Amino acid sequence: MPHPDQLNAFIAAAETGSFSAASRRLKKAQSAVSNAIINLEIETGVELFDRSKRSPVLTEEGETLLRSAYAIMESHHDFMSHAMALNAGEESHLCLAIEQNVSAQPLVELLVIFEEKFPHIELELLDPGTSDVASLLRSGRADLGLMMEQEHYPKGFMFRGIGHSRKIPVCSKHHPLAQLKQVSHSDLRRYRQLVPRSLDLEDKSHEEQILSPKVWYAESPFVIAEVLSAGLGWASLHEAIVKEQLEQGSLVALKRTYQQDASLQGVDVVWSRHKSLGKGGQWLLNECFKLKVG
Amino acid sequence: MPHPDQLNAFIAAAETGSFSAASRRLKKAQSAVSNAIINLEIETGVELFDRSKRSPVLTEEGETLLRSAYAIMESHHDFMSHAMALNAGEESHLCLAIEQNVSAQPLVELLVIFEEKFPHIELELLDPGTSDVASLLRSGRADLGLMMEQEHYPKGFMFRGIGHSRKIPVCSKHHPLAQLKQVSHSDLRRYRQLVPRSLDLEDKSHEEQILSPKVWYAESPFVIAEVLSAGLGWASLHEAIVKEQLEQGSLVALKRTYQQDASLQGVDVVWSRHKSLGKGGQWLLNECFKLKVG
DNA sequence: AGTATCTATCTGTTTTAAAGATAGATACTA
DNA sequence: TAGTATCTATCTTTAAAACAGATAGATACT
Repeated sequence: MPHPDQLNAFIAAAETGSFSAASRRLKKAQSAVSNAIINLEIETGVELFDRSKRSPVLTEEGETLLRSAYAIMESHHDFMSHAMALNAGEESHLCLAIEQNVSAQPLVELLVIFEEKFPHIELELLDPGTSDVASLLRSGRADLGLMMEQEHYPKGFMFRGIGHSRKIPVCSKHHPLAQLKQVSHSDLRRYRQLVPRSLDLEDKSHEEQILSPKVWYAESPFVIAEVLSAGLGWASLHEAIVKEQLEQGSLVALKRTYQQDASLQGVDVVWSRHKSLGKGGQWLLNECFKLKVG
Repeated sequence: MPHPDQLNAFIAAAETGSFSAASRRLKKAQSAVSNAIINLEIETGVELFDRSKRSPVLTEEGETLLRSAYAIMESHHDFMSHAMALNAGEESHLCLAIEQNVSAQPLVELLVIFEEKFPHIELELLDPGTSDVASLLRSGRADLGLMMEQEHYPKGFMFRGIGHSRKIPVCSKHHPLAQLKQVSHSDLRRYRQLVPRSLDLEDKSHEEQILSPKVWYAESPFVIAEVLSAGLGWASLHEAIVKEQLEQGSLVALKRTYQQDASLQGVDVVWSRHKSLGKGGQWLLNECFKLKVG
């Protein structure tokens, strides 16, 4: 197990081409560098420098070992910069919960920058179903959430709108509704409606969406889109979810006779007032404010 | 710059869950482990363990720093195993020269195993033109060569046949020769012949190949294949070179009226008697003996 | 309450690392 | 060729650090 100081001496000597010059760079005595390298040579059993000339030159073996020495120093620096990042207030773990209805794409672009700025933070991404972001935040499982705006947030939650997402009534192109030029409320009521509902049965936020007496529920809007694609029923889904299917034509958007205000829903960043964010979370939150989703 | 012993103490304590157990594993006094970890905490400024319980538990920060500590120890082990490999007689650099006419594919398969067995050896691959392998070996630039067999090798060279390669007369499918069912010597003499010739003008080995009075030379057989593909001339090339073009039909093989013995040429491994091979070179040489090229 | 096991800390000892000085060797210069 | 500067290795001395051992206080388990 070579001592870091020995490796530093090795590297400095290799780079300057002389033990004396290395000692000046390292601000140590020349004998210190000489001893460090000799000890390293004894420990490894490899002659690192050829001393037949006035100033030592790296042997072929020394040259390849030098690369391994650089690798050690690099991991040392990584360790220290990791420690310094923690000291500076970076959290070691950050958990983001992004509701499935919200398009993750603008965030993903942010994460590329995040990874560069905060290479030591472990990031975790959750994509819970409708309105389960809140419970993940409440339990402390998640630090930051992106979700569709709610009427009331529980105490202790902070939030801020960062954009909007449109809900679109969709069905398969083979569904009877797809044959109509315009669809009214009574048209929709005649067919089965698929509604996203949270795992949490206490959560009643889905109820106001229900139009048809024939209702099925699913936790994931993606699953609903699958069912619709099979030609079964209709649903009001966020554009981020069905964007691809609309483009490739497997689903079609229904034209409503009346434009409904409620179809435009806000997207919020949400975080807990109590669990304070670290440097990474703060940065990400701040960048979210600048986003325009939808 | 944390001392390796501190990191070992950190890792042992994290793995055993106790400083005392760590001291037993490391065969040191408990106070040594305790001090090592405290010093590491002071140096990094990070509280690695939570001591509120009887035995210490890693803090969240300690857990992520532990991963960086493992990375350091890994690079240390790599350094030492690198040094031990050099001690055991592995060369730090190995240079193979494979003549362009020889199919490199069987060797490439060997190299996959080589990389696993000798991860510390830097490998260099040269693909010199015809008969320049010998000069690379003579100058010490290359350690091991694969080349078409020669009548006489200079003194100090060792060689051994490992297979054969067939020379095939080829031309473009649009060339007049390609229209003939069989071609005789006099047919070939009527058209331009492309001949591979070494950079070294002293080397006369190409002369016996010349059939046509209209000759062009090129160092690389690949370049010749390109020229042929454009419909210009014919050439006698090794099957490894033109395999693909023959398959895709851009070049065609000419059927000779007389089968020529000289068309089957041996492939040799060649090395210098004076420059002794390291463990890696020896292994590779030995594996070459088992090969059957062509 | 008793026992075992844990950590932190103190003390004295040993080991290690550093600086400083010096001698011998090599390159450059006048 | 002699003189000077610069290099490395080595010796000695001194300062620092690492270590084991002992101990005290705390925690878990019986």
